[in-house]
Amino acid sequence: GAEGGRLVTYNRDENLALAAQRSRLPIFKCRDAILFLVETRATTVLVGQTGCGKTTQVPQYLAEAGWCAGGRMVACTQPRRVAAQTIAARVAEEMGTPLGRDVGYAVRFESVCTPGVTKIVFCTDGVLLRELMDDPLLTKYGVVMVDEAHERSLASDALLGLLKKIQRRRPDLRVVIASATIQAETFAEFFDTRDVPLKPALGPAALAPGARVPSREPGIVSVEGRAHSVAIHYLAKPAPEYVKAAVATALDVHRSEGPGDVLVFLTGEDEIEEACEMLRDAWEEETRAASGRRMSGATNALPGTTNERERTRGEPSNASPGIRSRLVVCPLYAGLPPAAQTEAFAPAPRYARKVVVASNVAETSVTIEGVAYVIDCLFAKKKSYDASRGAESLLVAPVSRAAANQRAGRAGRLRPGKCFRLCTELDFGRLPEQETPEMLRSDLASLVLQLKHLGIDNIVHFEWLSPPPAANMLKAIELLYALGALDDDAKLTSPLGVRLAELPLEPQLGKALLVSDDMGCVSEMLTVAAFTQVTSVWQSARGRQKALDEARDRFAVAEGDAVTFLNVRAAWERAGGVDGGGKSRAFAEKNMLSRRALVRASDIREQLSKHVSRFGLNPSRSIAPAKDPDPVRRAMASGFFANAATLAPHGGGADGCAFRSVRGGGTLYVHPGSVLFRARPACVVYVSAVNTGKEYMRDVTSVDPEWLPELAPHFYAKRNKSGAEPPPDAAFAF
DNA sequence: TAGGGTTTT
Repeated sequence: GAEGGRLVTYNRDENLALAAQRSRLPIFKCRDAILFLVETRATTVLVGQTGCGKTTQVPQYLAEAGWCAGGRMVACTQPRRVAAQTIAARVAEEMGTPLGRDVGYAVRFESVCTPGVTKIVFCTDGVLLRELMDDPLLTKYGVVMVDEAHERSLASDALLGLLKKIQRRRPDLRVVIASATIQAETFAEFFDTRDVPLKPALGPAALAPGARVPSREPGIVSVEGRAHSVAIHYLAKPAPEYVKAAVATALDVHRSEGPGDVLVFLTGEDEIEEACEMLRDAWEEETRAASGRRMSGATNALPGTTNERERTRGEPSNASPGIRSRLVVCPLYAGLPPAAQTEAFAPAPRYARKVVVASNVAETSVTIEGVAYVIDCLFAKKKSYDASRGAESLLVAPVSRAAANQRAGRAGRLRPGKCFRLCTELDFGRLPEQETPEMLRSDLASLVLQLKHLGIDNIVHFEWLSPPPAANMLKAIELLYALGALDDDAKLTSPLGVRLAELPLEPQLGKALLVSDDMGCVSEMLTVAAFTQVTSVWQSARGRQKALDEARDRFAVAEGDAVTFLNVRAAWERAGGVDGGGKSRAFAEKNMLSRRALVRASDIREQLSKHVSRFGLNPSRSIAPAKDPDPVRRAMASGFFANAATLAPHGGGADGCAFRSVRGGGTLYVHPGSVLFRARPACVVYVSAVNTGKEYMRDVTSVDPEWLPELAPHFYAKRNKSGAEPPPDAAFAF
């Protein structure tokens, strides 16, 4: 039929079962309270514990109560695309309709909705933020529910600020914010606009005659969850080496605790793989030693950590398991090849216990069934942003108590569980209560551009949930001015600024793509832009550095990573590309390339291609980079002129190939993953700099230093005479 | 000489 040929059979019993399940969810008792608040208040804050059913039920309640009248929809935003897709599928099933008809979803590259028919749409917060550019008052929606708002992602914080603005023009719009307890007051206070006058309603957003103006004092509903209790255990004294402590604790759990899988939180690939090896080796040795002792009649005296640990709650008496069960050890992190990830999700074989050693992916992004024990090192790699250097850092830091509680909750999904925190209870109390919102530790250039596009010229007076540091804001505006996206009055330029705002790319990369029209290499820059958007097209180097270096050298050119990407894509396309089946799969494997990354890069390239076509550029316009790589290099320099570095005098010294940042004078190094790692180009531009111990430049292109003042005269010519010259004062009059 | 936590448009 119209819905992709899927035949839907009405199954009365099945629907009865679903209806019964729905009414048994904890949130069902709050149905009327929620609907009353949404009816009478502009904003409702919903505090819903894990498993209460808020995400699947509330949109249905709203649709049932008539919030989709007049062809409007209920939107429910999610921070992650998989969540939007799977929740939509679940709700469609509950409503007995095919996915994409009454219930749909919208994520990047994929919208499964039927315009005019779909009532409930689950989308990523990023998609809804983008949608504002076409429909600044979100007129398609009667209610917007922002789910997981406590995570404080950049997109959801921005969305909440904008929704507050929209509410002043749309008294008919309702906002529901679903959040964890500790953040509820923050949201309720932010949306309390009792003293703020409404603005005149615009066009179709006007309130229907006779409709009631809602109170602008937010309502709060709290719904108990269905998670099981998790007993928390702390160390009696600090453990300085948390990887070792985590391994010892996991073995201890395996030796002495009842059934249930173990989830260990560590910070990154290296730690995770190291811990997995230690676990496998230790358990193998212990099993061997135990069988030896049994032969000689020795007691079961194994090195343990039990005595070092303070038991904070009544401990069930676990008879030591008589059978030494098998231990299945699985690493889990986002960069792991998909096949290996599947193992971590597969149930453990009978009589075996599974230990999943995971990064932060397991905190919110994925759920592993069967976990009853969590071991938490209480650290994570965290991103921060230093505006003065225009660089990001990715360093290990302690997590917040809120994050630790989220991690602990992973042990209580099926039955009461236990969480072992690898710190003392006193030290735990000293951790920050919550994570720093992403808004406060991000490069804001792209967001400022989007806000300008929405007509928000006075960025400083924008009502931020957490106002970002002034230095970060200034840096973003300075960059946008230098790129020509903002004029002397800090207004968005047209067409350049408008186009940069519409492109789903960082503005520097967007600029490089747009100027490629002048250089005649649009097709090439589409490829380069797409390739820089994926984590890495190369497979993880771990344990196979030599093979990876050799593979990369087959494509590498002296001009750097951008031109190398063109070689990779050309070869991948010759092998069949996305639709190449086994041939392109074999190509990727042979050349240590990640098929997943290549496919995603192709999707991004296609999307960017549509955007530039709309701007009137010819996406097929191409040069022959093998004959002349300079147009691509010049395009990169036109976008990334602010990210330039020159080889330091004696740059090839003991600490590697040092470069001096043209902007701040700081020392930079070429990332070992770059094809220019061993090269010594006099001058380079880079797409990003990340400090992971040293400051590394990623996606590096060698450029002629003469090009920089030529391609960015306003940025360079003045700067050379008088050092760091800021843009005219007018640019700061935002 | 030596390395990428996690999302998303």
